[in-house]
Amino acid sequence: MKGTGETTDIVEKEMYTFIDKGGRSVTLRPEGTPSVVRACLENGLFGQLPVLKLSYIGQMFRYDRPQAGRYREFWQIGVEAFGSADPSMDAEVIQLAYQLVTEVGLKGISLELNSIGCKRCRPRYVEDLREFGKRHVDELCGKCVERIERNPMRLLDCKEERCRIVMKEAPVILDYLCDECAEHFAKVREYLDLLDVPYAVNPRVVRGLDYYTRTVFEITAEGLGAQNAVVGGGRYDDLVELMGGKPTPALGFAAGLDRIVASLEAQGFEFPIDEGIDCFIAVLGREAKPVALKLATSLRREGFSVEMEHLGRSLRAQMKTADKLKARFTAMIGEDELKSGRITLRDMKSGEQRSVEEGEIPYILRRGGFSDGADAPS
RNA sequence: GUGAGUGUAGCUCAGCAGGUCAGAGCGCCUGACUGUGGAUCAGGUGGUCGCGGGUUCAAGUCCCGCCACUCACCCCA
Repeated sequence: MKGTGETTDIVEKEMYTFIDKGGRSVTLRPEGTPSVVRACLENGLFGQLPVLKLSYIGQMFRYDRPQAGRYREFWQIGVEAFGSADPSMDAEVIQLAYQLVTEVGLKGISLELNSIGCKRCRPRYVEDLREFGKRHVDELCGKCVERIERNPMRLLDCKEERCRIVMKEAPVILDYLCDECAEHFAKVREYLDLLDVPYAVNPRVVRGLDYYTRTVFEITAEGLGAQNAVVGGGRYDDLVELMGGKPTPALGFAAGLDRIVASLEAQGFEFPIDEGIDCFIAVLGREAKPVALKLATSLRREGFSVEMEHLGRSLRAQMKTADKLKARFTAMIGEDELKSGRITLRDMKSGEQRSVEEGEIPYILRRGGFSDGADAPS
């Protein structure tokens, strides 16, 4: 938790912690970045390439109260880029995040951008913010009064109406950036314009994690009410060093997979529907069972999705099941077939039915219908 | 962490002021249609009414506790 920050909500109230069978206190990771940094440190990945870019996908856990678009176990797609402090890398990473959410089909997207300075210029700002908070103590909510001492930056994203009104007059971080940070931020914006990535500068975006420096951003999508953040990220130039590595500038983002899906659903996105199976094998009588089982297996080995009857029900019932499974074809094996050595295959869409050699079936399935036999082996 | 709501058949839910209230629709099974689906009709299967206490002659139905889930706040993915 060293990386995430002591006064963040994640650490203060969302840690998924429990005692395991060995009596150890275990905490499930609430986010990915520190783990990635640790893994890179432990395995010596830094230094293998001048710029190291990584991506991952995995579950994260936060002990929140679940609700629409927020789960205690959720999936994140993470992207991290190490090794360059150049604004071009910021632009590259932000553009990737933007492309991800747009390509997936999300609507009502907005990208909010800010810079929260570095360890040289931020302290001055935090101090002024603290002073500002002290002057308005009696106008702020209880939470914010605590924040004045513990973490003044958090005053900025309080959702309480009265706090928001007060904070409108608060000093803005962008006015405090040192020359280097200001220059960096200007370049990031310039590059984003170059790449046609639309964004809005929002000095209120400070992010919930302590390790960020300079660039921070958040992407929201409409549909889930207050749970509208689908991507969050930023630069963290001091984290690697903080965790025991050589000073390494870096930035990254995390995209909430479940939340993106939930947002898409809320937006009425049509997900590709279940296409059904290739073939259902109807079985009539005990003698037919082994033949059906072999056929099912050989078709599966060819890559087809196949189901067969295991309950010994009437053909009628089996056909109903085939229909329900949206089987493209139904193969029937009963007394007649066992006698003739052929198999009755029914095209469930057209209703056409033919007696075929077992060897022909894969060709017919692949073709999606009966042909006139021109290219089937005879 | 704060507040609100819900938990009755596989699923979606109805059960009005405590006494045939254990139901409906869908699904599933069987048959009408002896080896043939998507429609219709008939019959049937199916529930410790979240768990544990309490009140009462009698409790899904009232009270208390617990658990789970949902929603909102906070915050975030």
